[in-house]
Amino acid sequence: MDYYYEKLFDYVAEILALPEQDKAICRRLFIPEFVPGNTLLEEAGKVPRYHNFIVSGYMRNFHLDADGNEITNDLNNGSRFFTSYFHFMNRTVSDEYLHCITDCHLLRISRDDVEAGAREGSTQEAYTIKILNNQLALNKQRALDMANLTAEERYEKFARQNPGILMNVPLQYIASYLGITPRHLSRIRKSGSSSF
Amino acid sequence: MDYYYEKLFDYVAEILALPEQDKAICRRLFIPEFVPGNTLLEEAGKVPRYHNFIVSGYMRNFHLDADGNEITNDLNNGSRFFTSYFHFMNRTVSDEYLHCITDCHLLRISRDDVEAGAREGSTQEAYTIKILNNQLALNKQRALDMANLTAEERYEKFARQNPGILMNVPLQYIASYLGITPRHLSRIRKSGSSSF
DNA sequence: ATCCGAAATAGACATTTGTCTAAAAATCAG
DNA sequence: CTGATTTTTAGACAAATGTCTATTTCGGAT
Repeated sequence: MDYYYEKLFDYVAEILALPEQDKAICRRLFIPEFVPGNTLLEEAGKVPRYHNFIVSGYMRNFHLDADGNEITNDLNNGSRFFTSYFHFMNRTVSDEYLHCITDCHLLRISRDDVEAGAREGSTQEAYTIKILNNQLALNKQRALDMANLTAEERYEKFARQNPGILMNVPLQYIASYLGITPRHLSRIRKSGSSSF
Repeated sequence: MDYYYEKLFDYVAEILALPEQDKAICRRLFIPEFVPGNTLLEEAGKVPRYHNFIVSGYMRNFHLDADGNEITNDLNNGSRFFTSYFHFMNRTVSDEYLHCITDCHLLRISRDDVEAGAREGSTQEAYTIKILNNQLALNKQRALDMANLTAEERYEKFARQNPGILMNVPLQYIASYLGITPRHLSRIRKSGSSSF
């Protein structure tokens, strides 16, 4: 089970040096959990209960559009946090679903324990600012790619940067994430130069 | 000149209650500046020097693509902060230009003074987290709109939410922001139901 | 008021992407 | 292993959007 926390600390270390004191807090407040594939972790219409760190596995964040179609908002590639963050932080009702596509090993922390950790530890605010900054930069790039790349260019870039997702997640979810139909993604893959 | 700071405090008040002490710090560290229309405030290839609050006027953030075309990343509608934030915070070289399209009244603060303000004041970290959270939510929505709305739907939504921009900013910048060609925007406007 | 350059519109055509439908391939429960 | 279900591919056609070129409109400087 130590493996879970090592993954978390490796991830955090990329952003911030975490003092041993704060590591102890994390070990106490983050709960390890195994979730089998094809499980809904959080649902639209409810306040998100947990902040999730993915130790291993593939998850999807989606919402339903006006016609009831599932729209993929986010997919993870490897270890990282995966949470309906805005509504989790504000304790407001979410419109998003969190879906474990494959078996997942997670570390989970409740909203109350996030606050407890903030009071006890010394690094949480600084960490939050840095990770939000990084997420914002990534999201701006995604919006720019959506605006300025063709569907084929978006797919090639996605495949290059996320080979793991390509091999573990149904293509229909990837198509939705890229803003295209499965029909068109199939066309792209047929003609494409990608080797996957 | 007090008008400048009232605008800033009104804006901040939407997010956080600013104690009088911190207002005094802002009055000392934010410098009022008038910038005439069609001025480049920051340039690609340099470290952004200032964090800008737009009291009035319209600004554009753009970068150059591989072919040297200007790609509009952001446009403001009314008062808000407008900065190449990621590189400003990290003191790294930016790839973005900040362009005052119209005459602008700004409040500007240097990177060093941001840090001075953080040391002296009590609310800056909390404010930063909240505004980053809001920006992230807005940016996610932009990426989703790019992925899931047609060009016409994006324009109608933009026109509805930003009538001020429509009347003060050249359409070619708006087209770029929406990820379409000026030719196509013209088509949309001709047939559209929008009254602008 | 006039001229000039930039901005906006627009026609004709090409390319990209979506829709609808069906078949083939892969996955999964029993 | 087998049948059922889901996922992926694909043909035919329609709709959306881009490209290239020209013309018109508009705003600022003289």
